[in-house]
Amino acid sequence: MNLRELSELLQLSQTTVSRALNGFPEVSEETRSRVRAAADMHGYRPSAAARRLATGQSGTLGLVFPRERNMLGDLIFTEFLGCCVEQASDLGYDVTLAMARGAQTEEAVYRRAVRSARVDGMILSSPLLEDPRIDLLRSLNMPFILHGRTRISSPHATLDIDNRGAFLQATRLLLDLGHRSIALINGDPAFNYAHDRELGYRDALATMGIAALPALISGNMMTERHGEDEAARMLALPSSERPTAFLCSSIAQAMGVTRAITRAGLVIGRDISLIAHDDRIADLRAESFDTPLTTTQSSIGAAGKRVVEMLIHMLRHPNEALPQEVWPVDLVVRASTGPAPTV
Amino acid sequence: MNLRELSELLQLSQTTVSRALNGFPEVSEETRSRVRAAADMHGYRPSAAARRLATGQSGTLGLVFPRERNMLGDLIFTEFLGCCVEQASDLGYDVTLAMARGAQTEEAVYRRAVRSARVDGMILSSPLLEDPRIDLLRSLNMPFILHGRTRISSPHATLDIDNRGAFLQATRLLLDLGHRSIALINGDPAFNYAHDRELGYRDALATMGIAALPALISGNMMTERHGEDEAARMLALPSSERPTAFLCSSIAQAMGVTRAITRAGLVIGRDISLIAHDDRIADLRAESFDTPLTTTQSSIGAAGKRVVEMLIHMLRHPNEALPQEVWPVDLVVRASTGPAPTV
DNA sequence: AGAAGTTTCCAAAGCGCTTTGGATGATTGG
DNA sequence: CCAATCATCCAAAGCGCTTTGGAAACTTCT
Repeated sequence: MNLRELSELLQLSQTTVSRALNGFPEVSEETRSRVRAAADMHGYRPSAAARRLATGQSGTLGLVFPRERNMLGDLIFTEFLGCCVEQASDLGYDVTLAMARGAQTEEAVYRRAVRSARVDGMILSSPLLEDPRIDLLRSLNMPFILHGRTRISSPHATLDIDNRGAFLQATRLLLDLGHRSIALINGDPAFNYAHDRELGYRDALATMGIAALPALISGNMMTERHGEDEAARMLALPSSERPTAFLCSSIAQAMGVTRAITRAGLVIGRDISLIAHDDRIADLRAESFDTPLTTTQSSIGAAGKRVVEMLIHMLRHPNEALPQEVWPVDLVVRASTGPAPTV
Repeated sequence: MNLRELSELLQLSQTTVSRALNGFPEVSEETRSRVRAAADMHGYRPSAAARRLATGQSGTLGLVFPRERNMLGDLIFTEFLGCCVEQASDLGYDVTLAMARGAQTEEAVYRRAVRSARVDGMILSSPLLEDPRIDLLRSLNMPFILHGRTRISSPHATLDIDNRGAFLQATRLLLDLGHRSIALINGDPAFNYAHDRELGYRDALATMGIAALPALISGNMMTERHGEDEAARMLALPSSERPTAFLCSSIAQAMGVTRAITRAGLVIGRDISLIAHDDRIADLRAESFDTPLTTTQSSIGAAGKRVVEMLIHMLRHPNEALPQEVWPVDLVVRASTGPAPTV
């Protein structure tokens, strides 16, 4: 059942049927509902291919799969991706994946995606401090939105959370509780988000005149393993340097840190305080830890959805200014933070 | 630069140019190379939308994102997905993702994907024992290929590895080494692959007249955590039931099991033997364990690529019989297996 | 040399939608 | 009552490719 057949059936022109279905104003409500009913009745689905050809829009968003980029963090990426796909589908868009791997440079992948012109816009995630992709896509004239920020000043659409503010707040909470030796278990500092978090952490320490000790800062993969190993190492430091509190960049890391702390015979919330950033991933709940975790929380899924919304809005309103959003991050205090133990 | 412009430039018809570029035989080699050169020169890229409309093929494969399905196993899924995308792209296809989540039943997602007709074929992964998706897609007339098998007899294309044979072999190796108490740390037995592996394990035990003890069989998520916890539990059993060997369904689980064994003060390859199934994921190498792991190995990435090849072949040759492949699995003996300790 | 193939190329008809530029009545204002 | 304005609707022209059904030129065969 195609448009022509449907319009013949209704004794209307294709124009009118098309407009009725697409919500144009120049068709009477009566006709519109008649058309809608018939379309439903006969299970009419407009051909995506035909529409694409006619409009020049592909109805597809592209996303480059960052396999080399943050391999083991990808539970978080997966959540982000899933929500992007979900939202895109709700708005009538498809999401296609591209892959950067091996011999192919990431740049080549982007170039190819653009040239084949099968996507209307692209979603970038996990930006590096000076991410080359954004100038690349700008020069290729491909609309895109970045999840995260970079140090690059050329204008581009972004959605990011206030990582710096979040870790500033979290660190300050620990300082207010009397902690003076605070460890940071971070993600790879090549990524902008990790860099921002470290800045927030340092900001807070600086206001108290406390030096940030390299031995208490770790930036690596966002895995439980890494959290556990680093925490164990730090807890083995001489007591003068040993941290009384940990700040983690992910719940996975916090799980590892929790184990290290417990194994050291210490009690979370009493001997050692712990705050983690919580991306709100379904099966990794900060509140269901044995000692519920104090967190800086921000749903990465919500960000995925919003990023798609913003990108589609950009595609539909190409002349508006490029949107930029920064979300504040909530600090949720639970049982894993307490006053610093007195010596 | 479109086909018409290019053909005018070459003083040829669109027909000829199109055929030259698409490798049809009814165009002379001389003309063909002239056309190719001009196309390259002017950076001509055929419009995907136009081609789709003209051919009725979308040039796109669909893959449903199994978020609820095997959440934490998804390092493996990610590898599979990545290789599918890579191969599809090499063959000129796109891969679009759909999502099943929350209110939407998985069935609704498949129905919608089919109705919107934006994909030529679909890739299914991680099948359950009696997976309803395959009869669904058959009834909807959507070509698809299944990575894995099911107990369902209706004909469909599949690529699977010989999970049963692999675990039969692995278990037999342990038996030959004198082990009599062998633990199985498996994936969720709702999945067919896990079920098959357990069958292989039981087959081997049965040939030696050994009963499979429920306490030594665990089926759950494919995480390091699960591996560690289960191994620790089993190692704490009274010595009459305590396993002298472990069989794991993934390298991640084996990492956890390794930790539990080491923590128990035991030495892998001497006190306890360990075999894991290795999906050959880049950053998770069985050979770089402290004690290199004996494995049943089969690259899941290679399977992803092959699945895409097979599906595309099916699309191009719709009348051929549905392909079914079962790959044998290699047993690679390394240092983690040794003779059972004498009491 | 004429008939019968072969090669090589082409004109034109779609594929199913969107969108431009009217046309047709119905309604309103002076 | 006629002109001007609206509200509806339509015919037809693309969008850029593939593919059908020939036509023309060139070989080969007898």
